[in-house]
Amino acid sequence: MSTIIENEGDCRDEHQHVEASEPADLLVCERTANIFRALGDVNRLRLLSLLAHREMCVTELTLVLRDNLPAISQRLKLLRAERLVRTRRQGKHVFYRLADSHIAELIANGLAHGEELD
Amino acid sequence: MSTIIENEGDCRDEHQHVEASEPADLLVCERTANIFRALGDVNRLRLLSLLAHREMCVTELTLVLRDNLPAISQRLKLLRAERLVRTRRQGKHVFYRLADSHIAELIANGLAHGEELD
DNA sequence: TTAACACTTGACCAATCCATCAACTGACGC
DNA sequence: GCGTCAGTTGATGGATTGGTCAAGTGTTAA
Repeated sequence: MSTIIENEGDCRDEHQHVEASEPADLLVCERTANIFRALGDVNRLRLLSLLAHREMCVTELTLVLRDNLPAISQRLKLLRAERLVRTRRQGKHVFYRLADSHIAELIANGLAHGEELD
Repeated sequence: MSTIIENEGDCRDEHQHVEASEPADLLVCERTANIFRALGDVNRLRLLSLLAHREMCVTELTLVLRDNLPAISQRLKLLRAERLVRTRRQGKHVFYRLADSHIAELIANGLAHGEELD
């Protein structure tokens, strides 16, 4: 008999004590997954990493990212729908910024982890 | 003339100074986006939130999540490919745990943000 | 060596995502 | 009013994803 107890019968027997899984967590997971999904696209993340530095208008973003305006706008639309960014209109321009400091942290943490790989 | 200087001409004139965009960041963004994408699915995130507490084998995960084994295994396969989880075989069982503390933090931060919404 | 348990894998299909483009709105100057 | 710049929106279509299932591998006990 080894130190590792590995006996007969279905392994389910050992896991009978299925603790009444927290039902609230499901909602939290859904909302959190939605946020992560929004962050899980290179082009959207590049947008956000720029906005992490400072507020920028759409035209400026298209110049820095060298992409066309409707494409950028569609991505921003999704980020807005997920409440990751906020907007402010100033004359003809619409300025975008990160929604709050939590989002900024999340992005910073993610990028920090992405920097130290392989 | 208002306090907001909004004059004639293309707005690109004001953004000529397109700072030589950091090329390294693109790679970082790609890798980071991949991580976020892996986190951006409810079922996968539920798996990870369980593994954040403790190491668990696949059968135990299927019991807690009340899902079929191949489905869980497929999700774990993807998480393994993205290096978010590590495995350890013990007899017939394969135990999964989060890859490192960075991942654990990222998940914790995300869930914390998901908890405080609306 | 056979059987049973604990997974993993490949393949197929439905759903979902993302880029593109044309058409639209909104603000300003003339 | 009209035109122009700045940006948004809806629709379309191709690519990617995620669930499901049958068949596979690995380990252990008998």
